Amino acid sequence: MTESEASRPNDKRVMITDAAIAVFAEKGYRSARVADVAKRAGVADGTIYLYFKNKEDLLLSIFEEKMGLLLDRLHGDLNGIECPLERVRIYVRHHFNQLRTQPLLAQVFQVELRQSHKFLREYRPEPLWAYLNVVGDALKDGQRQGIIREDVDPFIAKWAFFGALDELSMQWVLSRNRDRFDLEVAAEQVVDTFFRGVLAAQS
Amino acid sequence: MTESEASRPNDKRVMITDAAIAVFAEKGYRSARVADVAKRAGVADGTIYLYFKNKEDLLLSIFEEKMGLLLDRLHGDLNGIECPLERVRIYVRHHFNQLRTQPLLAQVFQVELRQSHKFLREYRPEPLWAYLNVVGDALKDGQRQGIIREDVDPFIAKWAFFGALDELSMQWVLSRNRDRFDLEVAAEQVVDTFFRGVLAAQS
Amino acid sequence: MTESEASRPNDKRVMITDAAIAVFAEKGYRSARVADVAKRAGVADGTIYLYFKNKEDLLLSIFEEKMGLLLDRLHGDLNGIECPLERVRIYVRHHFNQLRTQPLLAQVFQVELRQSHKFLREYRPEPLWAYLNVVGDALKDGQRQGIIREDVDPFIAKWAFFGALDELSMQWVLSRNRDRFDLEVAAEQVVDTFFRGVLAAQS
Amino acid sequence: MTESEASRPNDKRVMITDAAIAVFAEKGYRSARVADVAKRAGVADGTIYLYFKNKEDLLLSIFEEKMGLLLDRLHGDLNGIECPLERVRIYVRHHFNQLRTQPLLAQVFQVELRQSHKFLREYRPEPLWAYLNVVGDALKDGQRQGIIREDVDPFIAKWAFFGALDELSMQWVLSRNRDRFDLEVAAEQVVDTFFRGVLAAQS
DNA sequence: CATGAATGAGTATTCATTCAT
DNA sequence: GATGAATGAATACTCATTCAT
Repeated sequence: MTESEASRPNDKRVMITDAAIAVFAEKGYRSARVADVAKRAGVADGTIYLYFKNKEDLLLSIFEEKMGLLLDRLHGDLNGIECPLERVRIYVRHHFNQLRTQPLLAQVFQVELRQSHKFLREYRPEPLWAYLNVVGDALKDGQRQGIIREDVDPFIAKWAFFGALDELSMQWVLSRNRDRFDLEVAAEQVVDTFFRGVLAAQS
Repeated sequence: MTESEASRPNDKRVMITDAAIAVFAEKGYRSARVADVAKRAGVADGTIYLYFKNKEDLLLSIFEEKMGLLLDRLHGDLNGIECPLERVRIYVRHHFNQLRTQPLLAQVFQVELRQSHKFLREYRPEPLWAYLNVVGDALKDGQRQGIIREDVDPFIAKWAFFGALDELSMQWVLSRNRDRFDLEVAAEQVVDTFFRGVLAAQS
Repeated sequence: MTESEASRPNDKRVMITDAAIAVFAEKGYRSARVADVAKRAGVADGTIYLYFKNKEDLLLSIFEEKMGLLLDRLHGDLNGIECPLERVRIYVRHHFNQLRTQPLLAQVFQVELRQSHKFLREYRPEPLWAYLNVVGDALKDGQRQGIIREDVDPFIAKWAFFGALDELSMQWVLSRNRDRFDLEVAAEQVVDTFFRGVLAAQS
Repeated sequence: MTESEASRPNDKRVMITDAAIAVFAEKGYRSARVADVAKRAGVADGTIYLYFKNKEDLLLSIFEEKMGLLLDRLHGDLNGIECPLERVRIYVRHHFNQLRTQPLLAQVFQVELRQSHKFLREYRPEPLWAYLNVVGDALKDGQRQGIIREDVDPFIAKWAFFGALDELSMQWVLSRNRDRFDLEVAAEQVVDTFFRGVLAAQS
């Protein structure tokens, strides 16, 4: 079995997912019709239901699959980096690079996914925990190494830090047709402030 | 004319808004039927359209009106407080108190409002700017007083800080049926970390 | 009681009727809202229901009242005219003059009234019979006088003649914003052809 | 591919059209529910929207399609007939036969179609012109042949003649539950009178 | 695997009409 | 008589999903 043969079914699934990202980003999840996605993907309406349970499953699968790839790349870049602070810096750089280089996907992650009640309430996906825990684990490591204050609760800190990044991402995405602020600058400031906030006093 | 007579039209509008908060929080904005809101408010379906243009306008009006009241109370408590840091502390305390004391409204603010494309994209409401700028202005004041580092961009900082609060709020709201973390502790830590992050070095 | 006092209630009824003619002609009977008519007439919505049973009754009352006035004027002009042919000529002249001088009313008569199922099916109003019978009676008179062929059935002839006038009226009204054909010429030709068609052979 | 397979999509469209004729004639266009038509046609509500843009399009399509068939049959019968007068006779015979043999369709043509503002005002359908011009062209032919007076304007005459037929048709349809006059007699008289009216003087 | 014609549940909104003042 | 705030019935249309081919 050749690779191309092996990947064929996967290809179609990916074609649908990619079509969905484009269509959801353009028209919004709710106004996008499944038929629109099918047409964009070059398949019949019914075919989508061979790969996804329903429209919401399609949306959630975008998250799961693209977040998986994103995590793989992130872990690749974090590979070998020991310093917790450096790991956080790389994490933030990744986060904002993602916004810049994949604006359609960013729109889906920042806006469309949150249209799903299931995503917000029931669905607590593994990839998101893994993503958050890059920071959470770095904080714990830092505490173990004495770099980070002991009285910082990593659970609260990782969510607060993620919230800060997420809100800036959201504003950047939503200001699409207005003047965007500079993501690089924002990244630097957030990291800087965060580190000053959580680092142990330096003697 | 008695006071009760004078306030009657206002009363009905408020009754509808309050009913909508309860119904939207319980069933979600999209699955809530306008008829449900009407029944809860004790009015006919059509009456809602005497006060609101449509279902989405009803949702957005909840934000505008309740946020207005919230701002009034906030400004009341901030009245006379000069220290920027103290103002931020009070702001955070208010924010989390709001969550605790008005959980239904919190659900609408954190979850249901964001179902509205209009809210996320077109609608940029004055009350939200005012709310954000309590922190933004405090930062600028702090910089003028030399308490806060000059290289902190207040625009980025206020959004990042708001994002941190908002994400913690979201997690607290969404964990409704699970074990909630302690908001007091979270508030304290976020403020503490933020201050350490943005304060000028103390000589 | 002065005349103005006596006619006051009548005035309000007429004001509503006239407002209705304008509004129905402009927006169409179905899309016109009762509230539109009320606003145009300068009265409250509910007031209309003091004078008319419902919206359809208002439409039908326009016909009945304006047709009554029209008939009065027509009978005035026919007064003293003995010759049946002359009476038909005057009748046609009246019909087309009406179109020209009261285009809004013409629109209501030709188009909007026929939106009413009741008008088309149940309601067979006296004024319409009277109007038709101006021609019908002229034909019978003509037959008595030997001017018109005996084998012409006045019932069929009056309807056919009315249909011819009505269709030309309709086309004239509907072509409002296009090039209107000349009503004078049309009137003359229809009368001429009709007379040639029904007159007894002249020895 | 068998014929039945080939004609299937057409079949469903025709089934819906025919159901609509029956339902519209029985309940009236405005009170007929789309769901009534669907049930009568034995299809789901939504299926109607695969074949027609909306309820009004369904009504107008009835006219277009049935008028097309009617015209085909008319032209078939007129084929080979040279004499303009004979063509008009056949035309009238057809018109009134249509009323008798397809009373439901007649009801739709005479009453329900005119409930549509679009039909009356915007929509100027080719089939109607073709239908009218059978008479208009006959008149022109007759003038060329010297049978019909030169001073008859064919445009006015065809509309007036059509109006006469139409009004008699209308009265016949509307008197459904009352005593109907004899269409044969009416047809004969209208044609006879019209011919006397427009024929050139015979030397 | 793929198709796409057919399905049918589900609801926001309008506006003629009423009636308490 | 006059008002106009309140009522609530009534329905066309969409589109996610299915399933026979």
